[in-house]
Amino acid sequence: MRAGGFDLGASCLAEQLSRHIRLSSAECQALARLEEEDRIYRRGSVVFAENEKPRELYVVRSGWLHSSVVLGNGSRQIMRFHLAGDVLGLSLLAFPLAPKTVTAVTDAVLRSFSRQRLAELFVEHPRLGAMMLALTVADRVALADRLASIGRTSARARVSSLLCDLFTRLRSLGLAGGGEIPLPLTQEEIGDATGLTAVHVNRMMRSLADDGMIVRNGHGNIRIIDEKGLCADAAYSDRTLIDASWLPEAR
Amino acid sequence: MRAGGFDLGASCLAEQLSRHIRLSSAECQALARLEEEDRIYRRGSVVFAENEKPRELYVVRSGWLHSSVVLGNGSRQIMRFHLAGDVLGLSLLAFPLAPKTVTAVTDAVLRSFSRQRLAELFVEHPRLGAMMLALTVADRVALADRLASIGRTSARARVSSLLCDLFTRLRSLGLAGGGEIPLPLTQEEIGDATGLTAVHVNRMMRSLADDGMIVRNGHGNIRIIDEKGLCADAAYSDRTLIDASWLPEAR
DNA sequence: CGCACCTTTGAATGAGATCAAAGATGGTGG
DNA sequence: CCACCATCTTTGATCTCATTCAAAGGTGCG
Repeated sequence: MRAGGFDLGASCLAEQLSRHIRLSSAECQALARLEEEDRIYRRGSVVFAENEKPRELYVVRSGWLHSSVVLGNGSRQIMRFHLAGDVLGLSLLAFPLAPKTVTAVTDAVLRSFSRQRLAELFVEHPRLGAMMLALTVADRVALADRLASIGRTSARARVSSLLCDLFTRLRSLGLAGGGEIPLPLTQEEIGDATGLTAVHVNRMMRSLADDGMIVRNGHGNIRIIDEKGLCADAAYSDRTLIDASWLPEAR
Repeated sequence: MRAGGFDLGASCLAEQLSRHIRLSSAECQALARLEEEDRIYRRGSVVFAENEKPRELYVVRSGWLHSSVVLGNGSRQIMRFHLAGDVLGLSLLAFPLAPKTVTAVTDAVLRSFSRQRLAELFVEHPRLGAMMLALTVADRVALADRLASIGRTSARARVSSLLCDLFTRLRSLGLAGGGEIPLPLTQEEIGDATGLTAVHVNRMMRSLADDGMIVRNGHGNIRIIDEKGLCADAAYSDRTLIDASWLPEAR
């Protein structure tokens, strides 16, 4: 993949941003300099834990992760599943201690970068700083969607909503061949993300399958049959397209 | 209020940011130029509605507002209550259509500013751009806290959590004299914010009052008696302090 | 004063949780 | 290659927290 004559593969952040804006070559170079090294995390391992002091931020290169908190009563809330291109650890930009734990759901590869380099990026490439803000805003809107889903919809709609979200995001990454997506999540994880118990998630998945909305092949994949119906059921809004028309000029 | 020899009163954004960082005089001036005019909204009136095309962003000067969505089944989820200093309409930086409705809970005064001026701010004062990102991140973390509260805690803990959040924020604004705070919300609004029915909110408030955690005076005010207990009950974390140590140099 | 809206309380109902136990599945080491 | 064990899925029965429905007080505004 190329833009402005530079190899986007050199920078995952560049790859992610160029999904929304056309990067100048100076910007590509700056993004490549920003990034440091690849880190590999095994399935189940923790990238950083709640109340730890993370030292760096990350971009997901491959794999699935999630961020979660564990409450006093022992139950866990998963805030979000993270896929390729997502930025992790942004909370480090506002708080010294991580408010949540980031865990690898599957084996995953992350690219690290530092707060300080990001600060330099804001100075040298204002447009990229503004774009980081736009992406964070989009993330916040997605979180608000989840809040509405969990706060005000039925168990079935909550599961539908999560499936729609993952399906849409995977498709935009080119990972949803013909309605079939990987779903490397346990029902317990789906429950922790939707505020339900694993048992009830099971019943809702069954109900969706019985109604012909999805097909489960039992190997960590599902096929979305009735996307329209699923989205309508879940009151799902696609938030993958970002309006970058207001950004300042590229340098 | 003064910083760097310039009147902070001229800019609400400057007032808000100077709660976390020391602004240079050039930054104060830039923030003052950014802002446009005051808008007054009557109690109950809508600042912008879901799926509208808002033309500007706002900073809250005074009053309470909330942002909410209405779902297909007619129920409403309130995402957040907005107080003095909060920025509204950031979603305009990522999406052309507003994902939520912003409504004035009490009479309120807002100061407007445009996306384009904000873009200029990123170019001229990178540190302020970075600070906008930090504030947005903090906002997102607060939203994640709400998600955990609604997804994984009891009705009573959800109400406690909301009260802790409002109490802490009002106190940091100097609006919580001796544990007493204004609470200009109907129980229906509290329910829509916590994912409960108004009837059940009533019971939970009563339960909190019976246990001596709060005292209700019935005139839109409550007194927090046992802040420690309330926060512990709710697993509440204070997110008002922001770590701005990573920001680039001021100009 | 009267009306609209909000709060409060009770009783019945229901969605989802909890408890329990039987299948599936898959990874590991022999 | 197979046996074993841990983990995950599935299903049933029961329980509970919050909702729903209903109706009686309050409160404040025009």
